[in-house]
Amino acid sequence: MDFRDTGLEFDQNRIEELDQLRREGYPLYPPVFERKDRIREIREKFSAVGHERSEERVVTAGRLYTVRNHGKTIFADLGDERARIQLYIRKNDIGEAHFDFFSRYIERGDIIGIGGYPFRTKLGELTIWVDDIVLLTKSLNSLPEKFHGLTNVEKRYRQRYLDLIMNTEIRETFRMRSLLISEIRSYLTGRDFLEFETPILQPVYGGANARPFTTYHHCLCQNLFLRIAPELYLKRLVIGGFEKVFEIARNFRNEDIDTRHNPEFSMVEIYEAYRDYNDMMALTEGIISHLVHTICGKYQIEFGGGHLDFTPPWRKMSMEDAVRDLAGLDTRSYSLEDLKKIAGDKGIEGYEAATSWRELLVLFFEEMVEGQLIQPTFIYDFPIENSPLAKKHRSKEGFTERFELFICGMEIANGFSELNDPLDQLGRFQRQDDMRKAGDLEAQMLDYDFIDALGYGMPPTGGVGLGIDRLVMLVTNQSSIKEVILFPQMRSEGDATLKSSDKNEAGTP
RNA sequence: GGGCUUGUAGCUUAGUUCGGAAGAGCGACGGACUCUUAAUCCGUAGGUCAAGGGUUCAAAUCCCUUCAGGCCCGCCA
Repeated sequence: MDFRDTGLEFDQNRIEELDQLRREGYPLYPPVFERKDRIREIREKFSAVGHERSEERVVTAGRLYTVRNHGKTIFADLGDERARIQLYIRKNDIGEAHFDFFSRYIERGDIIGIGGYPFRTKLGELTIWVDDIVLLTKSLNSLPEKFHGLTNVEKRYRQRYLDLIMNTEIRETFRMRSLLISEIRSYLTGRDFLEFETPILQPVYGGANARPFTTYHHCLCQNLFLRIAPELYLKRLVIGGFEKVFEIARNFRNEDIDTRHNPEFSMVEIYEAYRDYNDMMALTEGIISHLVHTICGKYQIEFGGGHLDFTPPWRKMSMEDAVRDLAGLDTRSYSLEDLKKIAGDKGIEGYEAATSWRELLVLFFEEMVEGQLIQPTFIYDFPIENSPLAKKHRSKEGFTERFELFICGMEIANGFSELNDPLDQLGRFQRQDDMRKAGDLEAQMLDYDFIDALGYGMPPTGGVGLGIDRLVMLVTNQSSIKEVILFPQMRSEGDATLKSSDKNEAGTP
């Protein structure tokens, strides 16, 4: 096997060992190993074992993390998914041939199966007195340093498998991510919601304000967009008669990458007929407090050096009240011109184009209030200008029945009483489309099919979307989204020609 | 897009301030060792100092450009 021109840098010694084993007829890469015990179970079951070897034999498997060879005895540390245990291997016990085989061909990083008897060494370490060893997988790459491990952040993200091998606490973070998602699923399905999958490739994108990724379907001869949100398809399901639906959706937004944004991110979107935004706030509070309590065991958690308390009920404020009480600005008592002057004085950008005081309210909120919302806080009643998919407020002129949940200054959830008036929706879309054609790269497209669907009638419906990645950040106390996404998007490195010549020309308008 | 900052052996790194022969630990390789645990001891090999250019008698070190990261800010309602 020649891999000299592949860029692979396998350890030559290990390659040679492998060749030798093959020549000797050793069964390499066997298909199966009858593992009877997991290390964590062994540790629990034999926690009281003494210096005498246990009568009971265990059979387990895992990766070798360290090997300490003492000549005629070897100590080694074997690790599986959840735990590690020490191995004790003596020439006397396994015989000279077997012992030499181990010394010569089995090393740190290899995956082996073993059998033996638990006991405790004189230094008190629970250990397996090994009587049988099988090489299951020869590793051709040597592991990073045993003490410091892998700390290079870039390498950790690019070679996450190595990060997971070496930094086993990272596995805990992703275990919690997996648990969180399955808890969301069971919470909702336990309340009679149905989970569906809607198109990721969409001819018309919508449901959020964001730039999409564009691709091209050769047989259809048309551009398609990777969805920025599942919203408009899930509402079609409600129109179709499904009353409680949700999707755990990967969304794609063609925007910059930082500690809180990855181009693809996960969200759960939930719609329920005959409910409004108050019900959705209650549902959001119910789900998230349940998640925190289930995963962390309590409602109070630590995050970024501070404390968060998820004990319901959470604080609720209208956007107006939040700006008045937390920023000290009573927007109702000023004229539009005065508010623009205040915005200018505060160095707020983008206020010039505002045509109503409500748009300035949003700017003041974002600039002066968002960062203060550390404990879980619902902000409700958003200006109609910024909420093209939310129903007009039942009593507050110029506002919509929309809310967002903020935790640690981060937007965690966004929901509303869904706009189900087709003509109103058409008008809102037209305004978005005008803005898009005027150069707003994040304004929404006009989705005529969706309007048509609304024309058949959507019941009064409440909807909400929760950002899963950010929830995982909160419960795992991570300040960067890259720490909770297994394979975060990274710029390609190395051969620059790959970037240009492999480019899908048709797919890049 | 802006600011700060990082890149030295497979991994963890010293050396950069103030230019003067690229060092260490782990790992690898050879050897010793029957209760070690970051095992220990003896020996050996391993480097395009991210890449390119410049200044200089002399550059890992100073200057410029580029590449790939990290943190913060902007953008992302």
